[in-house]
Amino acid sequence: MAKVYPGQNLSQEDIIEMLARRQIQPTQQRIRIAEVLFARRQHLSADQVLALVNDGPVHVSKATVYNTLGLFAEKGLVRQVIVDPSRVFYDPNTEEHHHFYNVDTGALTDIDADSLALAGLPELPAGTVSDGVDIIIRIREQVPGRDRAGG
Amino acid sequence: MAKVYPGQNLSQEDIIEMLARRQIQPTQQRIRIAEVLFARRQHLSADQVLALVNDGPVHVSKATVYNTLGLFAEKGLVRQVIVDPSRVFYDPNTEEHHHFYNVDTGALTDIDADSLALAGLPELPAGTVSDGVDIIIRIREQVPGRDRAGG
DNA sequence: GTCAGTGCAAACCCTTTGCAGAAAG
DNA sequence: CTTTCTGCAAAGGGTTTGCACTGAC
Repeated sequence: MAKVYPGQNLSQEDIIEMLARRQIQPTQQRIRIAEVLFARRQHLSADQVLALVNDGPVHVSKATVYNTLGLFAEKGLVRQVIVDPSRVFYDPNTEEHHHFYNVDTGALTDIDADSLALAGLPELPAGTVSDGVDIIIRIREQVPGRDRAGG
Repeated sequence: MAKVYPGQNLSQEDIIEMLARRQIQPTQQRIRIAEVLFARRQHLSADQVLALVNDGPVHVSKATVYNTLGLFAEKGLVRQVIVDPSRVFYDPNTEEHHHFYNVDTGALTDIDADSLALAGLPELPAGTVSDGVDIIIRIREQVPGRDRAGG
């Protein structure tokens, strides 16, 4: 059986199968939201998903977008990326990787796990287990003159 | 009479000097907020700062707490820690270090920079400069049985 | 006296919730 | 037909803002 990986050109059937594999009932709205996320392989906020989804023929309400993104995250279909206090991004790439976050533009970019390794994990606090490691490299636009002293 | 908090060791004069060094006018409220932050050396949310500050003799309004924390962050006196979409934490430790974030309890703990280094930074996107690296190790409570399959 | 800082409450924005109607199986 | 999902709008919670008063120098 051909396994379906996020990022491929996905048919509607692929998406239904992807949802089914995660025990998610494939409604029209959920299929549409998954399409938007996996077709673009981008980091999208709920608001952006809402806009993109309603660019198409299927109408989806704000509540359903939030509920669905939460469900997808819970089921491990997407990953929440928390870099900005004002909104959550949803990342269709669930493989291990990290992020650049441009604080000026809000752009979020993947960093391949291979090009950024940790020099050993510290001992976890007693009675806890790891739930994932997030590495965020905050970047800003290089403005001529802003690097120099003064201001 | 001012309450004495556990771990408090900075005199009011120390704090005034610390503020002056960052070009921050030392008002009563700012001194009080700095006291709360630096006496405990904990990660506190704005809401927690508000509660702790008003536990003492100086009254500080919510707006002033938010304004002051924002000012402190801007002036480099504290650092914002973004690990939870619902609130920002303020970290009085501005030395290079990283964090454990307990997703079950909300507890935020420092990781010494020495015990967790990156094996080389990847190339930054063109036209950008680094603005800092955040490493967050998400942890959860080790619940007997939850580690094994069949949850 | 002047200017910056503070306080109050309302505004804001993202997100969640309650419940009736609609869709899925 | 029963259960689950969706949509609407209002509620919720952290954060910001406008403006008059207060405090710092």
